[in-house]
Amino acid sequence: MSKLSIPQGMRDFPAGMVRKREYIFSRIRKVFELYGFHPLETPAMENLETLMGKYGEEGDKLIFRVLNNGLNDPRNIEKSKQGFEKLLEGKNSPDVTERALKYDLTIPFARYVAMNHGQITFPHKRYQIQPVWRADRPQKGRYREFTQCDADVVGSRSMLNEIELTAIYHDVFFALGITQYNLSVNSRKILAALADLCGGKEKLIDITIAIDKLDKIGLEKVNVELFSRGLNEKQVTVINTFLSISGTNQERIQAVKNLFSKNELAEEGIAEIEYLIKNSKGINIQFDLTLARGLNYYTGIIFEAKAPESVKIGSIGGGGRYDDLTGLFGVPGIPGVGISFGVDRIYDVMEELNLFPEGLQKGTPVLFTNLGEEEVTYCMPLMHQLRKANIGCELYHEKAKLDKQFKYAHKSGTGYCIVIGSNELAGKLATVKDLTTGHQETMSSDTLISYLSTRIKNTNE
RNA sequence: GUGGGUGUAGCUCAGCUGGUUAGAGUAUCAGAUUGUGAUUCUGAGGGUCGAGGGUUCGAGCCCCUUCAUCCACCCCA
Repeated sequence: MSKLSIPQGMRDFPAGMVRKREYIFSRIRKVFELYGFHPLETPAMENLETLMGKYGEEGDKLIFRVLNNGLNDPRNIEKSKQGFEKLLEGKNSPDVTERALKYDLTIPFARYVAMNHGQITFPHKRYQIQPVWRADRPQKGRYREFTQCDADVVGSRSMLNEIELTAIYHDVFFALGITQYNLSVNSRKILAALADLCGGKEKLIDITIAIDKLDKIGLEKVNVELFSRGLNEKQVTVINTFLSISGTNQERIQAVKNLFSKNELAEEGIAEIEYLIKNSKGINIQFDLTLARGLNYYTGIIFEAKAPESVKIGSIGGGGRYDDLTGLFGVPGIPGVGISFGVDRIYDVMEELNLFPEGLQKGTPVLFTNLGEEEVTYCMPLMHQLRKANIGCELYHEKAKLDKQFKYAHKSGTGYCIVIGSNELAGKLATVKDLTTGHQETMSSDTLISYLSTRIKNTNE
């Protein structure tokens, strides 16, 4: 048994996986760019203080904290000990840990915007493709290090942004072949109105956590949970009426309108949902009243993209509007809205549905066999020419028996083998074998390039 | 953080109610074949049975502890 390992929930990516991941990245990036977003990268770590308290109580527990350096320095030891005592009490101590791995891309983005709001032109549209870390327990579709692709717009209250972001979901998933995805929307405003109706704002989180589980545990158990969270009979009845709303988007909208007549907040939320759905023709959106989303900072429309139902992996993207995220960093008045794609789950979905194209798996297109010093000298200029013609090639690393070289070529996914031996040397020839068909022919070395370039397509974008 | 399953060769696994020297397939390497790769044949290497402790005349198997991993819950992408 090897003692070597990597941290729990983290992974190496061999060539084949990297290429498939790149395939996903490049398509998402392309759509983002087409919609007028520009790239941004933020560091792996943020100050712990920047992240704490932004993701709810559960979220805080899942933030990877980084131990300060020099804790054992004689000058710091007293501080370190006191700080550690504080940690044991469940408090924070900058004397022990003041940095953390980022938990998502949205909060660091908000921090960036707040930090640079003087220089930024609004509305500001940025996308980020970077890893994030969560100290969650790994399981299917859940990793401790995973990559998010976010697109955010800040400095605009226009619903046009929501409409564009909805279209981005559609374009990305179609570009990847995930046509059976589900996109749900809801409004935090409607949920807040519901909370108003049922015991006040402070119950909002309790209510959303409970109703979010409806399709998982059923209405009865949701009610049990609502009672245990301190709601009374009357309030639960209202929530049940809310949850019983079904039918088409139009029917749902109408039913919600009826339920919340004369509630200003609810009317606002409903109007936004209605507007979004009306303006997203041809895109499959589901108005889902049970969609809640755990992140506390959302204030308006919220999104969730789910994998096709045959793949039991759940959410593959999410997002929503946050009216005052930068306010948390002392710069109020900059509203924003954003969406996120979970690349690692999208990868798993595509793997399960067999959506990756064949061509991604290939090795080096061309391998020159190595049958001796003289042959090598003959191959070198040929390889140089191939590379100039944009055809990747390599020479077997040492003189060896041909079958060994072919075996290597086969296993590493080479497309063509060029055999150069004494015959070819004498006649200035090259023998080309197509490894997929087994077809082989000998030609003048001058025609080699044109022969290969008509046959080799560059499939890796 | 809570609950459950699984840890035996590089990989996939077998190993009976505890009983000599722990096996198979596959992969690797070498040869059969001195210019041709998914086939065939022969041979070789590779295991402190996850780790530590206990019960026993005797433990891969039983008990305890611990670690890793997978699955589910919480929460989430």
